[in-house]
Amino acid sequence: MQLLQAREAAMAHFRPMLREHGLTEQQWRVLRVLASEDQLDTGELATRAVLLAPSLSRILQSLESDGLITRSSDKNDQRRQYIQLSKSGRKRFDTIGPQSESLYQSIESSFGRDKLKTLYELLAEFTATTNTIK
Amino acid sequence: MQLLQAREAAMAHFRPMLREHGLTEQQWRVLRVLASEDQLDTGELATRAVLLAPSLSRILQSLESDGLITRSSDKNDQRRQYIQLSKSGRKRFDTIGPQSESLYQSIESSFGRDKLKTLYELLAEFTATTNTIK
DNA sequence: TTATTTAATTTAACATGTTAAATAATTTTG
DNA sequence: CAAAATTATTTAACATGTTAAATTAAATAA
Repeated sequence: MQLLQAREAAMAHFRPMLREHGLTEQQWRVLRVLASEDQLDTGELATRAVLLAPSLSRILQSLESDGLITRSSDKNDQRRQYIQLSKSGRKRFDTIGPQSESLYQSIESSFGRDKLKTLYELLAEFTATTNTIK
Repeated sequence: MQLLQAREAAMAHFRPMLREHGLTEQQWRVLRVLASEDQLDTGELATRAVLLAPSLSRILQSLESDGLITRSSDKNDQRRQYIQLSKSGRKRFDTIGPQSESLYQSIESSFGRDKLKTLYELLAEFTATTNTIK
């Protein structure tokens, strides 16, 4: 599957850097989503970080024990909980963010900004179409 | 990552069918590659099925214990081994193959043959470019 | 030739992916 | 309102992803 190879090619650039900071790619996705939202229930967080609930559950446990996130429960619905970045989590994000951006830029400039944009649009359309089949 | 979502959207259609046949998507990738080659050493097999050596090693163990593949060692290099589909493995492939094709066709016809072709080309180019950075 | 280095696979350890089942809280029904 | 159905999250079990280390065989150097 071309999708798999493309993703692997991209992530190969990011994983070593994340590893230096003690994060997996999935943990990083979670921090990145939280950094742009302040408050998110786990359902939304799972959707945006493209993670299944069981995976997210485990990841939140590890992020919490590392002190990168905090939880607070919804007063109207005790089942729901909200997740937010801790100060330490924010600091970690601020450190890694620029390095991640830099790697992204190097890919973008090699492949071409326009082509990358086209690729993104096609992928988004593919996902939307495929998700509505059957 | 758009790549992740696109892949997830696609695989969601295949996984249930594969599951009915008792295979994971990775095991299916291995069978598919073997079906088109007859003889492959594990290095080549890993590359073509987009799997890391440790994953492939475990997958081959399970496929072997299910009787779907057989192994034979290289006479010139005792480290190398060749993998091939067993009769049972061929039969399994012949059963699943058409169903997989059918699902693929439904995606292709929904998304559009031409656009899908364009997407593949862009992905291949993206992978090639990204793999040669740094 | 033997010690060293390189190469192919596997094992180990831990994180995540996937599905099913369990928990717990909320909403809907009768 | 109480039982049943639904929803959010976690736990369980097993397969795979990822990195490092261990094994074993082959190639190379001294």
